[in-house]
Amino acid sequence: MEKIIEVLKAVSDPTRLRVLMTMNNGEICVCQITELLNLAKSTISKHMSILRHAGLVKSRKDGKWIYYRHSTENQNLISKEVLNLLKAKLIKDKTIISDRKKLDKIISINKADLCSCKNCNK
Amino acid sequence: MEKIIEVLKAVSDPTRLRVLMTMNNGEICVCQITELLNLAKSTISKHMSILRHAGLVKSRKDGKWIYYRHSTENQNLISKEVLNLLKAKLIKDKTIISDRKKLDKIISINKADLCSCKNCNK
DNA sequence: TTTTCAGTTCGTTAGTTGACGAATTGTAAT
DNA sequence: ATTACAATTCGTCAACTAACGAACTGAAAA
Repeated sequence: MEKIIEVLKAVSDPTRLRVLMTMNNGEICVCQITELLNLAKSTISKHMSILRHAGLVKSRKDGKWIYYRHSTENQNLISKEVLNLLKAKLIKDKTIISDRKKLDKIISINKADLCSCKNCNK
Repeated sequence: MEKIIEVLKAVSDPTRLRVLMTMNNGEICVCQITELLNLAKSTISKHMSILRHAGLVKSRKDGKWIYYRHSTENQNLISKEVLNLLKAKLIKDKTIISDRKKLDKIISINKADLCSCKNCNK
């Protein structure tokens, strides 16, 4: 029960849903998520911590950057099923579609340029 | 997005999950839920309102009593899928199993006796 | 028609949550 | 070594939420 509640609470926040949907095509860097959502780095970091603790995402460190992806561990069947349901339901969502477009642009920018940009210094 | 968030918020509370699981075998009276969960009538009523507004349950009035059941309207596909997922995940849950046992006893009591009992006067 | 009683609504209170900036950590470049 | 910088942790504050009792609503029984 507690585990289910933790997963459900984790996904019942619009910002965290948007964060989760950024990983539909694979892993993504925190700085790219921050750039997309226009929130303080500390705020994003807290959201990532909640998602990670709920078993919905996994992180990987690469130098200064940290990459997140959907957790695909089979021990965590609830998370996987919830992620699949959300993906199916949000694929046509206005905000998610708009996020995807903006994200494609962000990804096409060289990461060094992106993460040294003014928008990231907050 | 808003609708999905509303449904997810509605189900990310342990009391509401327990309430939803009381309806797995069909409709149930508010006084029976109150008896099961040992919470104030106003508290249960608020939870029912949240579940109803999220499209997860429907109510039916019969004299002094109000019966609730899972909403099965096909317009509300999200709710149905979430309900199915929760049912599957909670079927083995300790609290839910214990609730079911207690509920079976409560249901076997004549409703007039149940709803006039001391436990319900709160 | 008066009383009884299941259920809802309202106002209050304690605890939780999401946002922020400041300080800290750890890795890479100078 | 020192600097630069992506990301996390920490403390604070405003907004939200779950619980309660009291007051209200409406249908059935007396």
